[in-house]
Amino acid sequence: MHPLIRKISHFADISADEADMLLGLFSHEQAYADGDAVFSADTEQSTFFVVLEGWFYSFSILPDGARQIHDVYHAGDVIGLDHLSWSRSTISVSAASDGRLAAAPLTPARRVMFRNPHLSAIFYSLHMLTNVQLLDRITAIARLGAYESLAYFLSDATARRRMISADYPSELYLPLSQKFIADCLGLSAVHVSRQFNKLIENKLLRRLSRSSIQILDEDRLRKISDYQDRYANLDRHRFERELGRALAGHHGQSE
Amino acid sequence: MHPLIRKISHFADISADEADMLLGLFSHEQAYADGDAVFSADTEQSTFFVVLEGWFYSFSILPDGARQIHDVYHAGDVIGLDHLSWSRSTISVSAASDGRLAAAPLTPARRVMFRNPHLSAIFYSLHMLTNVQLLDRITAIARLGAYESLAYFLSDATARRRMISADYPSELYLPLSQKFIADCLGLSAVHVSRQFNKLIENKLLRRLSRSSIQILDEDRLRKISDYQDRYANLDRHRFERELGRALAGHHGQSE
DNA sequence: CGAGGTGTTGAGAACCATCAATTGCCGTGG
DNA sequence: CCACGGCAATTGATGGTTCTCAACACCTCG
Repeated sequence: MHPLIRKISHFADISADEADMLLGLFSHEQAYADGDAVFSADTEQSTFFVVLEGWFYSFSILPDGARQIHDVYHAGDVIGLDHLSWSRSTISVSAASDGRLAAAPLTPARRVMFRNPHLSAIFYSLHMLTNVQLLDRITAIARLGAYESLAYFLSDATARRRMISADYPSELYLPLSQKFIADCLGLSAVHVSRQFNKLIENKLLRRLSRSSIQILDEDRLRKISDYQDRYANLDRHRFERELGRALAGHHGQSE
Repeated sequence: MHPLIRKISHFADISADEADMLLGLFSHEQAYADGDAVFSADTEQSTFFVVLEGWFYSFSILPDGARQIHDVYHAGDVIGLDHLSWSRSTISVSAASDGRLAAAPLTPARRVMFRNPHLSAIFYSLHMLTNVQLLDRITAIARLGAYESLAYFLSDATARRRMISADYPSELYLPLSQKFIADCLGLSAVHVSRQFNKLIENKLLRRLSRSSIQILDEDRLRKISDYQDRYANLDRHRFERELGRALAGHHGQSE
């Protein structure tokens, strides 16, 4: 199943027709190599994207040259939703590993999104989800220590991968440098290294190779950081029931 | 003009009909006193809100009892947009001063929002705006020192008030305790006090009374924190042009 | 073999939290 | 009107957390 549909299926019933209509927008596929830029801040954009494979991330560069990483995107995540509103990007996006994106042109996308009430609600909700996660991340960065903050980052990475492939193993391929994680959490790379090893010392995880680790005690990792899995708590039936009541009798009225 | 319409007018052309339709949803007005709870996390909600007057804020309580404040709402800001997707609130909201809210019931709101493409796009964009601001806030909290972070907070407060009343004076009524600001930025109240006085020392602002200050040098305040006014940069014509192309010929097709 | 990026380790400094004591403000009740 | 109590803000002292700088080990790749 297409990763975007799998992600949406977590909270909404999407019909085969709607899925076709949606996926039909993503006509253009492109491969990226580790480090490639997808687009830069403050440029005109005519598409938005969905991740098919690999790791991508969004970031800003501060006046002093520091990099703040805003979000890490995995398979099924949508990139550049804000282009639907303003075309001009506010952030930059690059590839954190080799991977593939599918791109959808904006004008047809706006037509499909905004004129189909059900798809409109689905995308609205997708967006709401990322918003809740942003609030969680602010809390983690603002209120937790570096050790707990790192536990949060790892909990989030595993939870989000598990959403796309439920049988995701405890071995986590983590192609991210510690500098990368540091730029995500607002820490220094040196300190991330220290806390990382403290997690290993405490037997919460194990290093398998240069770019992969194994989570040994996911429960405790989550408890440490008070991580809340927002995807696992989604109620698909509630979403459709409440939305259905509002849209009753007009489900696919346009086209 | 209704503060919600004034806010929307910053990036979209909203017709009198649409404004009526939208404001018609907010049938119920209610007054709140400083400290009153509007709703609590993890409860069922049947409405969402727009601020008519006063200061409100959203927050979470951490397991250790600490409070993380997520957002401060001023006149024209919408509260509880996530209820449109799931009804169950993920955060708590309370009043930070005396004020008034207008409430809209969810089911009719969903009908109006999702079945009118133009309104749908407007609310989608409203949401996108808060998202960009969240990213800015993460950057400020993660990467800036306490002094700069506080400058960011004050810049944001003035920018958001100015958006509703363009002639907003440099005197800022700030009914927020330093503990409040601390919970917003992830600092301690003691440290906020110190940095606050440092701002005064440096002649960036002046204390007028217990609960109001005057910004003396707004430009420098923004430069310190690299604050970006996302509202001021909105391009209404672009929004309508691009959206119009997508919705061409079907502007108000339902009803 | 050398170059560059990444992770590790140590030492010192900067930043911020915590604790405690004090002040000033304001509303309450005598 | 004044005494009182409570809350917010301030100030100082101390300690913990994290940053920065620097040196080094390791791996990868040319």
